[in-house]
Amino acid sequence: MFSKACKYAIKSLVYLASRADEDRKIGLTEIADAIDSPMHFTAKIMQVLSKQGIVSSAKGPNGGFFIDKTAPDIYLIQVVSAIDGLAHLSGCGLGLKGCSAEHPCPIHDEFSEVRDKLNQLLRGQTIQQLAAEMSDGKSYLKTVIMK
Amino acid sequence: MFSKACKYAIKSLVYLASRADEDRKIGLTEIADAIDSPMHFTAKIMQVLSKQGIVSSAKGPNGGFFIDKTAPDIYLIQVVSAIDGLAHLSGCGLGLKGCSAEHPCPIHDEFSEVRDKLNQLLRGQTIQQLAAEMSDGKSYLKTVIMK
DNA sequence: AGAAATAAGGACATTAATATCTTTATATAT
DNA sequence: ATATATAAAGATATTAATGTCCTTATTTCT
Ligand code: FES
Ligand code: FES
Repeated sequence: MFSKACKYAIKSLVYLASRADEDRKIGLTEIADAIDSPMHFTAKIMQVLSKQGIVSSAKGPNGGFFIDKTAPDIYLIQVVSAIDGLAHLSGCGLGLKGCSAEHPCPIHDEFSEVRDKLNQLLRGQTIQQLAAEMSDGKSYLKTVIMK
Repeated sequence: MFSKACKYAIKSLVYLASRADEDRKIGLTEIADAIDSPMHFTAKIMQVLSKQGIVSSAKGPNGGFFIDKTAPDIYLIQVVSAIDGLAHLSGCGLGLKGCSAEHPCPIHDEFSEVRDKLNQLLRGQTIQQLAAEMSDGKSYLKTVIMK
């Protein structure tokens, strides 16, 4: 449904948001560890989010990534849009050039419903909401593995 | 949502089913033309469907692909399962090792709904149903392009 | 029997996604 | 100032998806 890059992006942001009250910047090592992702690949993704203004960053000692508290909450759709683009969210499920009720593919009606529900999710939920639930121990960013 | 291979698979089968009453075998050239797909790539996909017993084939002149009329109708889930596998249809939206309400990721609740709706689509619709609507001119397998 | 048509199979090519590594720029702390 | 920590940037590697091409096996037709 989402690319790995996009999943890492969402999880990174939720982690950052869950630590927003600590007033510190969070480095790549910590992020990659917290969400169980390859660090250097995650770095690339954070670069994109940073360029898009979705996340803030600072170099140097005690540097790292953080979410601007004065900025409005981040909707999932913004993240998906930045990393995967929006094609998935309006395009035809069977790959026709366009998706429309006037020239529908065989699965158009039912597929539209699936897609709409996905859009609803992405446009309704914010990183901050998800982070709050996470902090409350209601959800998790990685699978616990016993070593 | 689906790989290109899977989209080609579904469209090929819908096309075949829509011609099932003609009692003839349909060659790769015709299929690729009908669904606007790369012929050789489509060939590979048909091979898989054939091995899985989802479609029948015959070599030689007047050979081609066809759907066994005595066999039960083909549900979309069978096709997706054969080409893309089932991971998408039960796995976690954010890539956690497992998806469960006991150890949910931040988007588990809403994502499950999307995934359920997708499963509902795939387990409820058959190639034959889709083909019938297609034959009735209610849906299309490719975008009409003026040349 | 021989020619032709077709799917099956295998080899290869291209592209995109994922991942790693190295260098550079910048800020901080000493 | 110097050393250090960190993100940014760039280069490269690996893998998976997509796509093309060539050869082989099988069937049909003449
Ligand atoms: S035309 Fe295919 S999903 Fe709308
Ligand atoms: S745990 Fe992520 S979707 Fe269920």
